[in-house]
Order: sequence, then structure tokens, then C-alpha cells
Amino acid sequence: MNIGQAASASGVSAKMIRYYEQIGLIRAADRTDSNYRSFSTRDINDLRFIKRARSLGFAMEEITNLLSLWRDHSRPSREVKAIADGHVTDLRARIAEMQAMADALSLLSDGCAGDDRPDCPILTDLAAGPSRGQATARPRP
Amino acid sequence: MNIGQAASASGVSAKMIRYYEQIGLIRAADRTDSNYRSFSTRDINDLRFIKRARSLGFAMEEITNLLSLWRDHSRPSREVKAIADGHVTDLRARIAEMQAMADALSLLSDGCAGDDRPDCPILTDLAAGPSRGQATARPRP
DNA sequence: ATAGGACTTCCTATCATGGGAAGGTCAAGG
DNA sequence: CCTTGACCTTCCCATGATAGGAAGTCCTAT
Repeated sequence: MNIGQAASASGVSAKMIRYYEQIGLIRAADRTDSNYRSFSTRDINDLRFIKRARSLGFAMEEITNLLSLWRDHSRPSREVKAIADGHVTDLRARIAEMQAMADALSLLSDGCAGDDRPDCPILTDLAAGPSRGQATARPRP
Repeated sequence: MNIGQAASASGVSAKMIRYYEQIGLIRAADRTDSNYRSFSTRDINDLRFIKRARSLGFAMEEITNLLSLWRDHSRPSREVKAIADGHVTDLRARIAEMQAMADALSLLSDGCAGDDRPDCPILTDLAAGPSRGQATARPRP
């Protein structure tokens, strides 16, 4: 299986497969005589695992850990659960943050006529500077 | 007011002030004889506006638009409201996405004993590949 | 044999932010 | 007056995950 087939079989782009290999997330694929990467079903499974974990919002570092736990058939489920729970906590915190933003904004928007007149509480609030704001935009994991 | 004072007065780091100037988000600050940037209270207000908008999760491009609307005292509030509402919609969509991730994960976690035993539905699910998944991790705006 | 597609590596960019080096400037104190 | 230390300037580099593209090699089907 070459990289194109691996990509469509796993749902991970060829670009990303090379990248994952480069950063050591997956082991370097075997090569054919002509230097093409060659993937086994096992490799595809790894890629699918990664794909699914990404879709659940796990960061690459967490995925690294999950992958090695997955490969270790005698790991205690405690460790896996800890990672997952940590991630859920993280997600919930970010959700709350964004919820606060959305709520604050729609409150402001409700107070805005949205017509031809220029006065608008949204701009007024933005101009007022960091009000009692706690929610600050953070980069996504 | 030099850049350090502007930074602490606005809450925007000196690095970021230079960056905002570079990308044209704010106009280039005046310079003193010795080439130091010199900021007026008006500039500080702009920076505070930006800071507050960032804290509400607006993307830089949206902020560009909001800023020009803010400067135009005869703009119709309609335009401002449209940007804000668009952003709220966007936020709510991302919230729903993350909520789905968090819910799916905590469901899996609930099924995991979290003890010394190795069996764990979290890994099983991840290995199953993209289940009926719709929520996919997207880069943060 | 030749055309087309798919592969290889390497470089570039994104977005917002921070770190740091090398060198110029200002204010306070000896 | 000169030193010191804190500040300023520009320029380069890095991040994380992803994509785009160029130049060159290889495979497959006609």
C-alpha cells in the first residue's frame, strides 16, 4: 500500500502522514526499492486511530501518549482514563470560555437596533476597553 | 507615550503593537527624533478596542472591519450588528462541536474502569476508526 | 515508448504570539 | 561628563497542524 492508498484508507492526507512520520508520531514506514513508502494494515490502523483521536480534539501530544498506551496491551486503564478525563476537563473549560464570549456578545447585539442609525452598544462596549472581562481568546490546542 | 507605556496602558504587548502596525491593523505610530514610536490617547483607545475585541474572540479580520466602523461615526448600526451576529453564530457552532466531543469522550470515560485492568472502551473506540463522527477538530479562529 | 499520474524531498505559507540578538537612546546618579 | 541600566529599534526564529507548490523520479496503461 503506497501513501496515496494509505491516505484514502485512513482518511489522513498524504501530507499529514509524512508529517506524522517526521515528528515521530508514527514509526517511519517501510520503503520499496524505488523509495516509495509502503504501509501495512497495522499502519493504517494507527492512522485511523490518530484520525479519530484528532476528531475528538485530542492534541498531538495526548495522541502520542494514547498511541503508546494502545500499543501496550497490559497498560492499566487508569492511565487512559486520566488522559481522556483531563482532555474533557480542558474541553469543558474552553467551552465555558466561548460560551461567556457568545453570551456577552449576543447581549450586546440584542441592545443594538441594527438599522440605519449609527449608535450601537456593541462598539460602545468594545471602546470601553477590557470591562470586567475574564474570557480571553486562547490558541486552540 | 512610548511603546512600553502604551503597552501597559492598553494591555497589548509591545510585540503585538508592532505587529498590528505591521499588518496595517492600526496606522503607523508617529516617531520621535530618535525613532521611538509615540502614541496618543487616541492610539491607546484603538489598542484597547482591539484588546477587548480579541477577548471576545473576534478574528483579526473582523476586528479590522469593526475598527473601521468604529471610526466612521455615521455608519449604520446594521453593519456592526451583522458582524457581531455572524461571530456569535460562529462561536455557537464551535461550542456545539466541542460539546459533542466532550460528551462523546465522557461517555467513553464512564465506561472505563480506570483501574489496573487493561481493557478500556476509550482505546477500543479510538481504534474503531472514525465512527459515525461528524465533529472534526478545526483550527481556532 | 510515451503520457499521465503518483511518488519523493524540500521550501513556503498560514495566524497570533513570544523569544532573543545586536545596536541605538534616554534618565538618573556619581 | 560619563557610566549604568532600562528602554527602544529592527530583524530573525519558533510555535502547531495543515496545505500549496516546485523539481525530480517512478509506475502504469496505452
